[in-house]
Amino acid sequence: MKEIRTRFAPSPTGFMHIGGVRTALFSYLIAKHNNGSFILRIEDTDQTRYVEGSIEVIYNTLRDLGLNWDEGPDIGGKYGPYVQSERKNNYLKYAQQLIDEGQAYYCFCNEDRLEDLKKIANNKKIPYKYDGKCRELNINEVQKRIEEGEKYVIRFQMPRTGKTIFDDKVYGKITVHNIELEDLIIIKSDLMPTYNFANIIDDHEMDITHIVRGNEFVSSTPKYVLIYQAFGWNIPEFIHLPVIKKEKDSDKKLSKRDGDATVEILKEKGYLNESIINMLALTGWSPGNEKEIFSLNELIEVFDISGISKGNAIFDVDKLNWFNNNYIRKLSIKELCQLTIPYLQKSYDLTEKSSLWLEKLVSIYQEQLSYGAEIIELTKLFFEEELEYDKEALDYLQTIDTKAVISTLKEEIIKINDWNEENIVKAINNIKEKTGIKGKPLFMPIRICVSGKMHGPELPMTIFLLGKEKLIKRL
RNA sequence: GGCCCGUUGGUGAAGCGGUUUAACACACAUGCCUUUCACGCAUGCAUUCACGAGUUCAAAUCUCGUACGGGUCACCA
Repeated sequence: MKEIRTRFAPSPTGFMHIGGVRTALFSYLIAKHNNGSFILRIEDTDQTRYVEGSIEVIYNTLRDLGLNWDEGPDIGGKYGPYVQSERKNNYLKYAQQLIDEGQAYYCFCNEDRLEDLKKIANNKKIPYKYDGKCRELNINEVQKRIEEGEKYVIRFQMPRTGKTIFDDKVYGKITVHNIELEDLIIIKSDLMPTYNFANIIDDHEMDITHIVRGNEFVSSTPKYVLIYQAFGWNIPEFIHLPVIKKEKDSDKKLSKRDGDATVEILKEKGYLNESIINMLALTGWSPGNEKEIFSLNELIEVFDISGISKGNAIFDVDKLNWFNNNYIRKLSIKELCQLTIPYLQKSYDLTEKSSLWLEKLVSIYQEQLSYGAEIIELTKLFFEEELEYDKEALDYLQTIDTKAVISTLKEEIIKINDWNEENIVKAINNIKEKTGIKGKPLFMPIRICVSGKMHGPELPMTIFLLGKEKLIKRL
């Protein structure tokens, strides 16, 4: 059987949107599930949109997530080069072939004329389509105008009758009437190929067997098919993925920048690679059973195209948090520290804190932590001089008499010489004996004094971590 | 507007003509556990699959229409 080859073909125009990464993931999964190859190709035919450094972003993002490519610009491969601008001459050759065969033609219509056509179409309220004026030009005239240095593009000649059908692996049979299709430009006036054309050529030359991409390409796929046919090439399988939409609720947006979720933002917030992969795999795809936690390797094993859904999906941050919490809980102390301590460093002065102290601090929150940056808010009470008291805590204090507990606590705390958790527990027990108060009325005043809140991690540990001096101050 | 596609609870979704009174997970609610929170556990949460009609003994599942949503109609990718 023929080797399955898929590709991820991003443009270096900025950051990696969540949807793009999901496309890469699925593409990777389809290849790997079938023991095939996953190829990375950079599509930079539009030089005006190139963003400095974005190729590195692509590399880093993919590598971080474990989506390693078998062939690509940096590691090469037998189908290279893997950057489209370096394949420029290739495309011209193929375009020339189509012209020779009468399946493509030079077009000299300038932008003004095209503008006019669009305006007219607009006024008549009919869809704009290039009228094919330059189809009729004879060879001599074309020759002459090229020699005179007139600018031109090369257009593919679409059939004007019949229909084109292709079988999408997700959406099924899709039929389009050829008359709807425009004579699309395959070579631009700067002699660079258009995205569509370069795509087709490269996919063919690189032996790509399965084209995985967002469903915004469904409408243009018939044009692809026609070009494949014009060359007499095998038509690859098409797998169009449903789009991941933005969060509707503005509060839940992943980014302040207009809700565009990028992997960078997720990483900045301290989401683990495993969770991002796991989450992405499950938006727009289902294994068909109840399993939800998947490692990349497990995904490779079970991934199947038939599990891809047709409807668009919304990226649910709550669910991501759940996944992430799941993975955070499996972290070793060391890994947990690596994840969280950088956030503390950024927000607080850690110079006097020992690493053991930090380790303990962070580990009391391991069970509930949803993402790395959350640690900042969670541990606030250990760093701030002025405690903020929650309203519910204040209200609670009104309902009981706290004087005895607090004053005894102070006495007991001062008495402790060897500051450790054990002695703190003893101190609390002493308060219980001396005042005769127990349960909630005992612990709550202490907790509120210590943290300003009614909820929090285990009390003795909290007190221990807070430190004797700071505690006495608070009392 | 033309063309293409989609629509199962707040979210991701299972379901592919008949033991489905529509899985499961997130979120939410309540209870248990806990000094509290979190974790964990238990329970609840769509009498119904956008709506209408048709096919059928039988439809969330097939067909058609309507509504809503998305995509596309560039010398952008």
